[in-house]
Formats: sequence, structure tokens, C-alpha cells
Amino acid sequence: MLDSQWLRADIDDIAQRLTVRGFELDIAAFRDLEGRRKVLQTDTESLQSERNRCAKEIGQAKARGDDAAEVMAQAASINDRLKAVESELATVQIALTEFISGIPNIPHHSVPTGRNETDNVEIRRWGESTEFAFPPKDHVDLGAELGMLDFEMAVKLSGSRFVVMYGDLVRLHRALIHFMIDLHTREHGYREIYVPYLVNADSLFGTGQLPKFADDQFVFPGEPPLYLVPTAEVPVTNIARDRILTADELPQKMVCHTPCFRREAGSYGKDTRGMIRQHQFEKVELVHLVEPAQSWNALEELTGHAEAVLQRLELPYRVVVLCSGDIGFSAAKTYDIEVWLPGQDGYREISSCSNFEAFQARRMRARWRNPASRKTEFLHTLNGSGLAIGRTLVAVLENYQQADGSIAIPAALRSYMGGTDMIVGANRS
RNA sequence: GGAGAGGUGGCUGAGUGGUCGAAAGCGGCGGUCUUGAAAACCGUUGAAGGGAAACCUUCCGGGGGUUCGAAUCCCUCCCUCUCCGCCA
Repeated sequence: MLDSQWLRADIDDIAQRLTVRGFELDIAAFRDLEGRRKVLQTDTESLQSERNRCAKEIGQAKARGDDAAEVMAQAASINDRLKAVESELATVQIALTEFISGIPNIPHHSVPTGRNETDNVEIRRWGESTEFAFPPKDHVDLGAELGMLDFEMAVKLSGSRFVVMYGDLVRLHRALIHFMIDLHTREHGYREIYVPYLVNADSLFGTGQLPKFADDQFVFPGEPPLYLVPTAEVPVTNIARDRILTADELPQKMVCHTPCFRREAGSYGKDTRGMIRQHQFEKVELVHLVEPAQSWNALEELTGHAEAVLQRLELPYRVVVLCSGDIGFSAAKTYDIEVWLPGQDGYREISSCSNFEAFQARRMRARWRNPASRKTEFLHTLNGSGLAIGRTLVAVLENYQQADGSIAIPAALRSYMGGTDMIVGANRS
């Protein structure tokens, strides 16, 4: 959510800066709502003031034993007018909030202008794309031949976009989770956190998934309705909701493993093969809560922490900065880390690291007390995958495949695999 | 699931219809004292919105109602705690 005072002051400038996202800000609609809000609010407040004055007078008159009938009549007529104005103001304010919370974040100056993902800009590469002395397979074939990856069983149990895994592959999947959490807690200074997998609507509003992306969420109707977390970002960031943190509580760097649940509405026919796009997947998430002056440094740091995972796993990757047209609703800037997938003969997103500046914090009223100004200010929030587990598993399978279809275990994972250095097919062992 | 008690400022906690945005304590900030710190003492200290400012308005879990006037009374929802039951 953008600052409403800023919108009032600089709406033309803001509208201009949003055009690079392909977002057209309806200036006239805002001016109309804002104009009405101002008049109604002023009227309401002056009527409230009069009412308070009358009430006080009545109280004092009664205390003296005087007759207050005249003032009471006056108060009644004020109240009639007040009721009408108040309800009109409430309507306008709801419309205004809805309008403002539907405006995406302003891209940072350093974000390249572009229309879609083809305009994203590669900023660095690590490693060379893996070479094979044989035609490499993709993870679906590899997993099936190992007898450890079963999409048909998942369809029977649940439907499309789920997976069933068996044996050493599950262990590898679990090893990835432990390896990543250990790396971030032991070497990158993160605190591990465990959170609910079902969250309320306020939490989803806070991080920006609601109201605009309601169709992407799995919801349990009820009072109140609960939503399956689409990412740990939601519960972890909302820890700061409605709080005023002190300077010594910042920065907070948290790492959290959760399953993630996404409807993937609107992605029919996209990535239907394999584990790339699932309704349920695991992710190790990194979240930073920082004072505003630190957030741009924090974005570089956080991205580096996600990259470190791939470096330790010796998986080739590149980092791209998302262009203005491809950046998410709430983000001011996003780096995508894309891992090399031989099965797709290309790079594929495995982490998305973003600085939201105060956009989420304003939605969730997450503040800190700035010792310099002694005022409360919104803090800045960031997050990034560190990393998506399912896609990392895919990357290990495809990059570490051997000619006979077995999978070598990256050195960094062997201690998490009981010393095993190879996954061989169930049929062969 | 049954019974009961509660939800008040950064925290603890008083406050059952009229200067209550709210006592007190803790914490924070400023000061006195001190070589420095601690202790003690004095002062100060909620958030949000509007306004150039004076100042005004709103907020005591959420929503609704009663009243000239609600933290306080009524309705409803949510949440927390205690006991019992059930249970991974």
C-alpha cells in the first residue's frame, strides 16, 4: 500500500512511475474520492466536536441541577446530521482504502523498464551449464526410472499438480531442507522459526496476497475463514503486524521451512509436466525486517544467501533483475535466481528475492521507533526463497544424473544422506 | 464439546454512564548527583487522522445497538486463560 499523503501530494508523479508496470492509475477517480473524503471528514469532525460540547454542557447543567432541555434538543438535531454524514464518510473511506490497496508498489529507480519476462536483465552467472557425454533426461523420466517419482499415484490420491515420492529421493528432498536451514542459521545469521500453515485474511492482506489474488489461495470457509499458506512469507512477515519494534530488535533475519499451497489458477497448461509447478511444495524462506535505511543493502545480502545454497550444491545459475513489467504487485525490486536445468536446456526460477520497502509494512502497520526522530515509522520488509525445495530437487536430479540413470549426491549433502554418494534405482539395488 | 473468568497504552494493571485518552507501577527519554556507571530523586513519555498553526477528531478485542453523553449498559462475533471431557 502506498502512502495516502504521498498520493494526495504527488499523484501525477506516482501515476507516471506506475506506467512502467503497465498499471494505469485512475487519477480522476482518486481525486473524486479524496475530494469527497476531505469535505465529509471535516464536516463529521466539526459535528462531533459540537456534539461533544453539548454533551459536556448537559452533564454540567445536570450536575448543577439546571434544566438542560434546550441543549438536549440542540444535541438531537446535531446527531441527526452527524449520522447522515458519518455513514457517507464511512462509504467513501471504504472505497478509498480499496482503491489505494489495489495500487501496486512503485518500482525502484534501478529496475529496468520492460513489458514482460523477456525484458528481464541478466546481471550475473555462476558456473557453466552442465555438460553430458550422453543425452540428459529430465527429472520426470529420471524419477520414473529410479522408481521413486510417481505422478500417476498423486493423481489418484489428489489430482494433477501433486507428486508422490519414494525412498532415497524423499530422503534427498528432506536433506535439502536440513542443509539449507543449517547453512542459513549457522553461517548467515538467521533465526529459525516455525509458524502455522493456516493463516487468517488479515495476514494475507498484510503481505499483499489479498484481496487481489484471492483465486490463488486455498481457503477453508468458516468464521473466520483460514487460508493455507502460499509461502512462509505470509506468517513470518506478519509477525510484525500491528507492532512497534524498537531499534535494537532490528534487523530480524528469519529462516522458515514450510509447505506452500497454491491454486495456480490461471496457469492451466503451463508447466504441466513434472514438479516445476505444484499445488503443494516445500520451501525454505528467508525474511528480513529492517529499518528503512538498510533495506537495499539487505536485498543484496539476502540474494547472496540464496545464491550460496546453489554454490554449495555446485549447481549453475544466473541472477536476473525483473523488469518493471514483470515485477510482483508488492515488490519495489526483485532478483530472480534461475538454476540451470538440463532437462529443459535452460535456466529456471528457483528463488525470488524482493525488497518491498514499506509497502507490506504499511498494510500491516508494522512499525519501529526511530531513535533519531523518536517517531514511529514503517519498517521495511524483504524476503526470498532460500530455496524452493521441489525445484532444487529437480535441479539436483537433472544436473547430477549419470549415464546409467543413477544420481550422484552433491558433496554438501552427503552428510545429510548418511554418507551415501549415489542414488540408484530401486530395481537395481 | 461442557462450565467459568477475562480481553484497557511498549509491558503489567486500575477504572461499571459525564473534564477518562484513561490511575499506578515497569520500561523509554531528558535532567540532578557521580571521575564514569549504578542507585536515588525530579521532569517527561500512547497511536492514527485532519489543519499553516492554535487546535480538532478518532481509537480501551471486532462489529452493531441504547443514550444528549459509553472503556463502563445491551446484542453478536472473535480471541485468551482456568477446570472437566476427548485426543496426536
